[in-house]
Amino acid sequence: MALLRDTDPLAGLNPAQRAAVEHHEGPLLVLAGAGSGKTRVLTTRIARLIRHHGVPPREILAVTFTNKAAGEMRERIARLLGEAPTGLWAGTFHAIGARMIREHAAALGRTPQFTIYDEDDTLATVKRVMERLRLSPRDWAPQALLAQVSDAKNALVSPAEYADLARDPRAKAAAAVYGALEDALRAQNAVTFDDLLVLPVRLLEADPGVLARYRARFRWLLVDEYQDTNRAQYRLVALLAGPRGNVAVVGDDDQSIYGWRGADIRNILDFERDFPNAAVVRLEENYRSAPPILALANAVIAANTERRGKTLRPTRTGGEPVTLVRAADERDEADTVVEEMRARRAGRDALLLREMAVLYRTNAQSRAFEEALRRHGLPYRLVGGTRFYDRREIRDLVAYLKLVANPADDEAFRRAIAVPKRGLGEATVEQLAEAARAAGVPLLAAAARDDLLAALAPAKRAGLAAFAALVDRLRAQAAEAGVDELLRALIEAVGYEEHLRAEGPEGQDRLDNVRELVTSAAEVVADDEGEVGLRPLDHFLQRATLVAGVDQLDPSADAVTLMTLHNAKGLEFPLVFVAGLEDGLFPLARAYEDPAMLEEERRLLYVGITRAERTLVLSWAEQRRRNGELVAGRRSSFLEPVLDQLERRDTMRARATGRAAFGDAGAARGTGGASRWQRAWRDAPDDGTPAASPTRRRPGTPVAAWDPVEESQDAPVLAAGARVRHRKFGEGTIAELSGTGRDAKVKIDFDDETVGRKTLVVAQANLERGTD
DNA sequence: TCTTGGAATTTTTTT
DNA sequence: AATTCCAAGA
Repeated sequence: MALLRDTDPLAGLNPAQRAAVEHHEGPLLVLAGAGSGKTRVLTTRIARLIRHHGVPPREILAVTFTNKAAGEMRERIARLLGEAPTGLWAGTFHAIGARMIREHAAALGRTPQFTIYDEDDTLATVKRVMERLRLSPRDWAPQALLAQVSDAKNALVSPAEYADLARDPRAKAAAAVYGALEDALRAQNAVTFDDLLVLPVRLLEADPGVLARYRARFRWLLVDEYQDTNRAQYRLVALLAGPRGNVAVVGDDDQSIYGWRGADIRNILDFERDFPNAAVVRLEENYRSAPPILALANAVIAANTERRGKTLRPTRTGGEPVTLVRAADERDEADTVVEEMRARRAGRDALLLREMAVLYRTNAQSRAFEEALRRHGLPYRLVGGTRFYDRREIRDLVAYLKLVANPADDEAFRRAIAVPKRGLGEATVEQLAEAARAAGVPLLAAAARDDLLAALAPAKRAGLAAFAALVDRLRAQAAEAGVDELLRALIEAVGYEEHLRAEGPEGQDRLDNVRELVTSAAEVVADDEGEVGLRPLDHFLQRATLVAGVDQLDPSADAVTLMTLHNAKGLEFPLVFVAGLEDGLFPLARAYEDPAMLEEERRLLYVGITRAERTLVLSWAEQRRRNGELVAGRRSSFLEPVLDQLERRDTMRARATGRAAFGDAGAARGTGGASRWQRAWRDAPDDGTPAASPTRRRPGTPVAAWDPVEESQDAPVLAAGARVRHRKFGEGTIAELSGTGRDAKVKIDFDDETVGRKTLVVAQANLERGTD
């Protein structure tokens, strides 16, 4: 049997999976429920195309939702084939779009070195464009106009069409911005995220020759997470597939959660209409979750009307009931979750920390969990939130690199010239911009042209010339040096380290990040997967813009994962907590205005529930701080129809404070066997010290069944004054804490005087509890 | 040109 | 709560 399994990739597949894998030519829709083995189907199908049908890998295009998923897919195919599938294109729509644009840059009014503008860059350009159009940001919020333009792009509405359709003043303003933005982007040799989808569509629509070549090239298409494709993505797929396309799409309408960014659930609901004679395969056997979890998922999603309808069947057995926890506030909620993690970490069915995840609706909710985990000394990794590449110091340096790669990038010019301060402020740049506009050249080019700058003071002219010369010098170096070397040269040339040091203690953190940037730049050269015309610098910059939060997840680290429900798509964990199940938060208040939105929120909960393999814990808080304001919460209405499936528990604090106010007495009296819960979920301390200190307990809170015995054995206490041990530096006392998440740092005075005071990154330091 | 302090303002999710 | 924006002063 084992032998067969090794040699025959089809072994071990159920009949439906097998049908999807064996389907040969023509369109195929795989309706794959959560945890039904769709990744396996996709990879096996590709392997079979290559081996069984003799399809050359270079004729296959596989679209995944994250870059990480693309990498994993390659690996799995390589394992099935025994060799790497060279020539296969696998990546996100955005990465694939970037590649197509690069191959046909000239036709799209760009060079292959075009810059990809992120949200911030695009917004800055919009503001500049609005100024020129004399549109006040007070009348029209730039963000709002950009959002409208973005919607238009994703719906494949051109500037001209949009202008024609614009009736009200707001739409007219957006139309004006749209048109001017397109001109600015072209002049700056830049594209937006949306353009990565739209421009390839325009390219294929405009040039039958190019279309024919791509169709010949990609005779086999596979699209994962098809339910989250928007109009532009759909059109791209349809164009590439052609009339008799071999397009296999995999998706689950119940997991469509990106409607707010233009994803159209109809793409999957109407697949058979768009691709007549499509084969349809349904995968409804779930290999992931225990039956109680699956039953809950089915019951929750049954309330939606806009769905094809399907019921997941469990293949696993056993499992414990799903728990719903009522907490007093977000801090109580987080403490309770962390206590539960610690309990689950020990004992017979002990789990690793990396097998646990906390999922929440909004990024802001991560904070309470970060703090609780730090208090209890558990390592964690945070997905999303502020990306590494969004940090100020990283953006500063990347701006220089962008300017080196793309001299027309005026946004990068403005950012780069401003840091470090070199006596060339906004006023000077505006004068320069004036001259550049008159001459019709980019800012950098204008800065180098003394003849254009007659209106400026001699000192400013010299400064601008020096800056332009600096960028030129770096460009010369970029031709032969690696990106890391280029970065080092850049940091040296502009004195960036000194600049950061001058900022004081905070600068040290930023300096650490800069070092990390240099390190990551050194790795870039190795893996460009043979994309033509992509220099290391371009590759590095593209990656810096297109990396997603989950792409950076280090699977080897043993740490709890914190992330939004959106980021959790496609992942699974033995133990999952879904937090913040309150009306107004999950579902969000706005969703009540629109039934479609409410259904999307419900699908989001469905996604969250189905991430869990063994154990699922839901939680909500009676009070929560939002935007600095304390708001009362009510249990999410999504739970109403499924309460009978939930084992309800209250935290100590919720039991103490909640009964009078909410009278939910029944909740606390769950069924028997609650001893472990009661022990693990005793009252948590209010301050940062886990040491028992009854005197610090909040008034009104009863004295808990305090059990000092099972307090941490080796998890360090992270608080000023606490004793910790470091593997290399020995024991010491914590002097100071700073930062959160990946940034969490501790200053420690080590006993060994030759070591002295050191600043360490908590996530990396691997500290242990010290002796007092 | 740059700093500073007070006011204003947070869209919820992401490539 | 936390970040960003803006006006006035150095």
